[in-house]
Amino acid sequence: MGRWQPDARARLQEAALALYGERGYDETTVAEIAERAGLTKRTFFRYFADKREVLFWGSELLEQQMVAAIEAAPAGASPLGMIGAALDAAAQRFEEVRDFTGPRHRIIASSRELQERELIKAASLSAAMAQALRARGVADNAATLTALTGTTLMHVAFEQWVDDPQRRPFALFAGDALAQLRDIAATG
Amino acid sequence: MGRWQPDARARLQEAALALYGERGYDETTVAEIAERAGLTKRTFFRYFADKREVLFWGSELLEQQMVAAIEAAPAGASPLGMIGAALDAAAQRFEEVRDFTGPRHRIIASSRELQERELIKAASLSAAMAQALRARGVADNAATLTALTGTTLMHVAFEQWVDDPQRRPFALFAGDALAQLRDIAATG
DNA sequence: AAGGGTGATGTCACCTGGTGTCATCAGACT
DNA sequence: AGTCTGATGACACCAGGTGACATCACCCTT
Repeated sequence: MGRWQPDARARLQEAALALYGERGYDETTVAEIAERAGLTKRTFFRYFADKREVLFWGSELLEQQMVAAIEAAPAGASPLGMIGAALDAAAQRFEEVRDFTGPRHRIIASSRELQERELIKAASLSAAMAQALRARGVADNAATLTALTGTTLMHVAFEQWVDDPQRRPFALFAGDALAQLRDIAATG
Repeated sequence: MGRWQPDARARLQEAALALYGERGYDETTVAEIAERAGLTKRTFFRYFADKREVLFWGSELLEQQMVAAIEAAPAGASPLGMIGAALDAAAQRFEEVRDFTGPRHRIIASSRELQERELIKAASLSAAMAQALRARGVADNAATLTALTGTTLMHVAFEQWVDDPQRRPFALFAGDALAQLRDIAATG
């Protein structure tokens, strides 16, 4: 056994999730999180850029998987078809982490600071998907618009999925959202 | 003349815009803004909730005008038609403040904190428009999805409008974005 | 076995954003 | 003249965040 307990990062994440849940985000101090993890405030900031980021570690993975799905979409797929592929990838990831997602989502919903951070993560995802769409030959503006629309679809589907007492699959809600978007765009 | 210079809020806004532009957001201190306005740090925080908010004063006005446009849309208008009306209202407001918009937008683009704040303002706008759509009889989910889509359209159009050397009207870009969205939704 | 890296952590000092509390004082009102 | 009021200043304080340096178990080399 080494000098230090292993998995400092994971311990900090667990401590933060627990404390944010028990006492609220604003009422929790970084020093308290660190103490619960057996570390110091300084070490917390070596692993996470700020007090918010501890809840968003791993969000790059979702982004990478959705981008990869766009890159791997069949030739000749429409822009919205490629977004559909990205949403399928998101569905898979969400189902994997389903049990962590609910509590985490409630914590984020309780704090404006955390909502801001989540929104900029979504913006980053949109930008990455837009880039991937351009690489697949989608025109500049259309890529931006399609990627933003894809993020909107994901958001709407996520909100329904995370609160669904029947725990139906994410893909179901994503499909509904896409169909509804088509309906809205056509009926106008 | 009173004991204090009038328009403390406006002076703080001007000082902040100038300093954020000259030296950058991160390198500017609230104490410096206050000093430039002839006030103290404590007074700054009486007018603005935080260092970011000073750039977003008045954003409720845009929200109110877009909501009012939805409320005033002709009976029988489609959801996307009501969003079109809201975008027309936004166009009017944007043209009014065009000269302030460019510098302000560049400052926001230079700071992650400020981008986060702008994103949550957009989210607030989406929520308000969704509520207005529901009040006009649009179904719950469709209202959310339509409002988010409207915000996306506004964002895309805004980015093109603010950087347009020919200074063409916002409504032009908004119309293009809407047409492009219809195309994307249909082709897929 | 001795000795010198190495890397994760601790310690400490410091800055800044943000807030609570109380004092101050010009002008309005009585 | 006396009092009230509202905007501001002064001051102390907390928490997030950072830079600089010390510490020390482990590993590697000789």
